[in-house]
Amino acid sequence: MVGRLATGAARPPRVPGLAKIIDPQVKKSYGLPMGRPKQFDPDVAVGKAMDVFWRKGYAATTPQDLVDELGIGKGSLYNAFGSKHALFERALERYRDTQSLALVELLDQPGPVRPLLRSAMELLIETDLGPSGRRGCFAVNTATELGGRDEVSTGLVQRMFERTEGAFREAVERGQRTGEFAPDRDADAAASLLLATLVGMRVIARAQGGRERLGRIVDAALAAL
Amino acid sequence: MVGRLATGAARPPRVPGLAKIIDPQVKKSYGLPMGRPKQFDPDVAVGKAMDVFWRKGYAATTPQDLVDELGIGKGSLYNAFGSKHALFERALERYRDTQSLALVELLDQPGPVRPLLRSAMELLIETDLGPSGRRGCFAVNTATELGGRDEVSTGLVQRMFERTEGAFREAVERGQRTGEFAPDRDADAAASLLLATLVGMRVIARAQGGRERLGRIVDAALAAL
DNA sequence: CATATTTTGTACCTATAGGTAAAGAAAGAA
DNA sequence: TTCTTTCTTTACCTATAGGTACAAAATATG
Repeated sequence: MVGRLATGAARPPRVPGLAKIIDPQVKKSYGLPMGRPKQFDPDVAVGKAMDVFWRKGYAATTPQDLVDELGIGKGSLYNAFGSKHALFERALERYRDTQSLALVELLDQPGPVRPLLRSAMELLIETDLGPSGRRGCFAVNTATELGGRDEVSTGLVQRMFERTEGAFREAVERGQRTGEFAPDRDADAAASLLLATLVGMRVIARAQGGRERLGRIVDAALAAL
Repeated sequence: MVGRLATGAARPPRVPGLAKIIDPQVKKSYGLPMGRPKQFDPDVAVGKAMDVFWRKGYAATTPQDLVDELGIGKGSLYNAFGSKHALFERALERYRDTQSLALVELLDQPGPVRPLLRSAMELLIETDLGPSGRRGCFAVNTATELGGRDEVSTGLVQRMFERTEGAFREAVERGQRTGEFAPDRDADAAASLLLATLVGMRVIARAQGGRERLGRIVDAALAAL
């Protein structure tokens, strides 16, 4: 028994399921035993999951939907993501880091503010009505489906709303400094109004989908500034 | 055989399931045989169903939820309403005929328009955040859950939105006639903006539920008129 | 009272939700 | 080549969704 310990460099004790804790890439750099590599790209899979949840919502999306759309087996799905809810969180974070971020970055660009706001809202109209179908805004859809009933999702949506509102506020303040907007306007109030208008517009886009009405909202929102 | 036909007033042929076609009250007035009366009030039941669907959405509401909240057996439930979806339609129609109608009627009242708009929006904030919990607007929730995926529900929501927008437009035009608003403003555009703002505000109410932010939206929306 | 009809309660049904278990495949390390 | 690990596949599991079927109860009429 003791002899086993003495025969050269003993292997470290086995810890099954280590991949859940230590990233495989990190393990590799330490020369620890590797496992079978994934046959799919988890980042791509999360993107596809985002599309499904965005279109159908959380409750209406079934494991079978995910298996079909991600193109992987159910075992791989649950091995990689743990649960439907965990995958939903990943999908919502992906939305935040792509779609929601893109809006904020667009609003942060220099130059005249009014055309910037117009192009931002028109971009979103096209996104909502685009070739992927009338799906609206994933954050808005999640707010109305899970708001107040799912802490994690609600928190993610709240922070997206706040960041967007902040970007609007900064844009308005920029416009005030350059003389584009009246300097006595309350930038906070204007930003809250812009956020509410944008959110409402995206709900209406999902319900009605008519470009003429949506365009009128954009015109009126900009005229109100 | 022929004798049967001759013996006095023959009963009409039996048609089981007649109650689905002919209202029991009408049958009664014709002296036709009655069945066992309902032990519950269907109107009350639809009201309770509205509350459940409003809070949880369509997909997340189960038959068991309905049985629990309506306080009737599953047999009675399906006998009276046919299917979950049919009951959902009844619930949405009830919302239209109570909540949505109340808003339109409020907006139709005479008098100064600006305080009317303010009290309307503040009423909705209280409804959304009220003692029944942070449930937002049933029509908005349905728009984002089923918009474009359920023809009947989407149509109901569209018509509610259009009726509300129309009430806003008439209020604005009234304000223009009395000199409260500039007569050169586009009343259609103003109404579309008010609708979008209101809808967005109710989404934010469901996601965040803070009265200060919602109040700021109301202030800014009225200041923009 | 028997009859016709409807509601109700209970039992039952099929399909699927949302996973879990276990065996074999695929990789690097020793 | 064997060992260790992770991934994949297939099979399996329990609970419930969303109803349906049927017998018994409740009503009105003849």
